Amino acid sequence: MPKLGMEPIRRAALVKATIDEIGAVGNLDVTVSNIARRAGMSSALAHHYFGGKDQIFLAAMRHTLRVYAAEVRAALADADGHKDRLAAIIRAGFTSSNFQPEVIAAWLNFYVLAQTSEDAHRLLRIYQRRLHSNLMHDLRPLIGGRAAGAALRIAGLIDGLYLRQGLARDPAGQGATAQVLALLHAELRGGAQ
Amino acid sequence: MPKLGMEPIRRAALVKATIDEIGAVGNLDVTVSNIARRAGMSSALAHHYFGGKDQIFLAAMRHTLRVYAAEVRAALADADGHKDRLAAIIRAGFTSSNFQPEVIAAWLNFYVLAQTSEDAHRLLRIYQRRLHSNLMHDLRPLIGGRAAGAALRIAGLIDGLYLRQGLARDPAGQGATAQVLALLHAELRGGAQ
DNA sequence: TTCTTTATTGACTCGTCAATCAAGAAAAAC
DNA sequence: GTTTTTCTTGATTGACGAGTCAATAAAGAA
Repeated sequence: MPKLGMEPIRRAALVKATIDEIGAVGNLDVTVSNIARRAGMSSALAHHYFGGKDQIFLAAMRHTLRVYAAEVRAALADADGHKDRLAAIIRAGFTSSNFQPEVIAAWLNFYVLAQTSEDAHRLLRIYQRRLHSNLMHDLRPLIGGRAAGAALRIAGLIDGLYLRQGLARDPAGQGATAQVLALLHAELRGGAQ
Repeated sequence: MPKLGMEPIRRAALVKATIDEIGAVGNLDVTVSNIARRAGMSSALAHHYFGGKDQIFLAAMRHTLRVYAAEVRAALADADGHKDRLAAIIRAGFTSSNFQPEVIAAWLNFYVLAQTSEDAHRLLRIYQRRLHSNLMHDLRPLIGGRAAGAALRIAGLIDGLYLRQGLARDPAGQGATAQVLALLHAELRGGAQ
């Protein structure tokens, strides 16, 4: 009983199923059949709507980035003043939703994919540039010329500590946030020149 | 004409071929046949000496870590004083040899592997602990109680900036080293508390 | 010399998976 | 009511890959 307008529903279901499946398997060795089964349809339909495996992966990556961007936006909406906004950006990277196993798996595998897929690399650059520009926007008024270096270090520390915490067997633990916030305060105090 | 004592030679050739092949392909979707061909032997021989694909990967990971550890040791041998030694540890992580495409690919894929393979996870922990303990050894005499946090931040920044620089299309660029050194100086000056 | 150990491979098995296709079924258009 | 469009799948194809095995060959031991 084919309802019309199924395309967006099917695509969304496939994207979610892809991320879940990558999270369950841990790498990109996931089959279109398993993704499709998880999304409640045949593998032929997945091919019909996405054309191929690569495009399914890219759609999943776009979705992951979109979710993260939305979280940052929401956190910024509740923040007041440059310093508060910077702290909000940092905290948004370490919320528990970012540490769901399937989200961690998605990020790690997208890093791998970015080595060989131009599209994946482009998407990752968008994330990096957005983070950098968000940081700069509030760092510049506070520390002027030292903002550029500080933004590089803060962004790098966010990525590095996310990587470490994501790979730790311990599911919880918000020590990473505190470390990045400590760096932020040092930068604001003029620590690194 | 089978010479005796081929095992260590074959194993070393396979490990090197594995890293090269992962670098060429960009991910762990490499076939035992291709690795073996690159190493100049049949795939059956690779299975004979390693037992299976997983063990070949682990051997490659061990080798990558061993090379890195040797570089750090060599850099430390030429360094004098706590401050100099800390700088040497940081620089060792960003030498050009660490940015060979096959080395970058190895690291990224080992991160992915560490999610699901207990052995890979264990090896990664060894790397992390060694780095942390190296940093602590020279930080503690300099800044005492603040060493623990500083070591976390420096190690995190090394990982994060390596990730970023490794994924950048630009092959050269040693800006990352400077950023970590800047953080080091800030920590020594008592910037982050 | 005969036996055992080490080295080596081609051929084969068994499984998996991406992608295609023809065909069916329901809604909408005409 | 017929045609067209959208949705859907089972079955199939074609390819590839991990791991096994029997067989060959040389070196050393007995």
